[in-house]
Amino acid sequence: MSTERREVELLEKNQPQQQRAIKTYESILDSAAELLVEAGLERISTNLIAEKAGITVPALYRYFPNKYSILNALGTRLMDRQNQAILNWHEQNVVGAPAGSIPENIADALYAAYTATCSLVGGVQIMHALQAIAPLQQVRQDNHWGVSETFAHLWAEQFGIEFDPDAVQRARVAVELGYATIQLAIEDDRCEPEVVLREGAQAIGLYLESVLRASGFELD
Amino acid sequence: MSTERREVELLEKNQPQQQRAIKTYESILDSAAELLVEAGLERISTNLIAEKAGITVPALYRYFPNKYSILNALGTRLMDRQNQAILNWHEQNVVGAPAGSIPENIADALYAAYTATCSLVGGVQIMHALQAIAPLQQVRQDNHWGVSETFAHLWAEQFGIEFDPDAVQRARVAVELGYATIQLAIEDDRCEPEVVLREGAQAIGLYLESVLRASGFELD
DNA sequence: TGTACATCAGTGAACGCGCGTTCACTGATGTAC
DNA sequence: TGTACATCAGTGAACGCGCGTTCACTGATGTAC
Repeated sequence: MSTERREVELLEKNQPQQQRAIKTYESILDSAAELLVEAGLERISTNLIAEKAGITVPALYRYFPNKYSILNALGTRLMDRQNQAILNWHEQNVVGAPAGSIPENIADALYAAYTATCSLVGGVQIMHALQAIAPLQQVRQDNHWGVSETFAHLWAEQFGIEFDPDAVQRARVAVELGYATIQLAIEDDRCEPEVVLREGAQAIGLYLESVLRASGFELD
Repeated sequence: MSTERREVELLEKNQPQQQRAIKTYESILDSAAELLVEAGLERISTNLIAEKAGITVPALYRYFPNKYSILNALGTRLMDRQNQAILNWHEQNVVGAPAGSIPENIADALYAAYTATCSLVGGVQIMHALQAIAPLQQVRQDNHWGVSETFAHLWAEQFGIEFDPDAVQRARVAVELGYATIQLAIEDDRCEPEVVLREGAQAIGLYLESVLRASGFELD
């Protein structure tokens, strides 16, 4: 019984160069995403992915060393889009000057990230994989810490307060609550997504307001 | 390629009756929990569990029809303890009359559920399994809706306001944020658990206060 | 523009392994008389 | 209290299957002259 956690290679191998190779590569990712929806995380395999992509297994191994590497690629792609959605939101928000209350603005941010997640096949399943599969957890954490740090900086800038390293910790909590809200909105059929996003944003927004006040900022 | 989602039986088969059988049964659950920590969700199997429990595989099949049934038993055990911890918290809170602010009280509740989760081997891994493994998602959702409904009732009672069905939806969001906070506190090494729990409770507490105010309740 | 060659892309076939599952069976425990 | 019997608990051996992975190979694309 060898249960020791061996290292899993997540890096991709050969980069596709020719046109048809790029097509194959994309097809692998797309098929994997579809299988996450159809078969679930617990039944996905390199064999199934290759079959669905219409290629043989060794072709898949040309680009990915194992299935975790594929999930890693999907996860990175998803998180990049989510981050981009949030950065877009922030840009519009700063340029156009915050129109509504903080909770209302946070609701916009959540909605943007929610939409980005829904627009990718298997979005929520990929989020689950990032959380539950040991070799991917680090990737998710690194990404979310990155988001938190960026957010803390933008926040300090926007409100003209000095940057506090502890603010990153608080941003980390806020970010995690944001993702939890998005997940709930997507996967619980008994919930109205809009309601969940609004209420979650309310909690996060009120929290951020209280953090602002604690750092001496005056809110109207 | 058959990727259709077949139904998975989660019910247990024979209940252990004799002393030694109960020991075997418990040993299966304990070994499964340890393997979730050692090998991870992606590598656990009935073979490994039986080996670790010191029994043969058919002995395991006497009590569980498959590995999801085992994970289901672990998940139910965990959620029961978490719920019990929260009910204990509420009882003390009502009897002794809310001492601190609402966020402070919520922090106590989160801490109680956090402690309950940590006290079970593989607690956080079980939470991941409940979220990520398709056949278990329903179980988790049912449980959390149950918690939300109970919470909404207790809440109405405590503050003497009439029970609003919509309050269950809001409680659902608050509950989900609570679990997300607990997970973050347990699994992110770069966080101080106490800090995370306090900040998460702050967000949830402020949110619940705003809900109270919206329903016409006066807060001091 | 054609041909020779290098590199890129994908195939067919095979492997050893651990998985889930079931069978007929032995051994242990409890109980009726 | 002893024995016969019913039920409970666990074993040994075997199965078919899909998994991950690798090999030597063929075919496709791009490029140098």
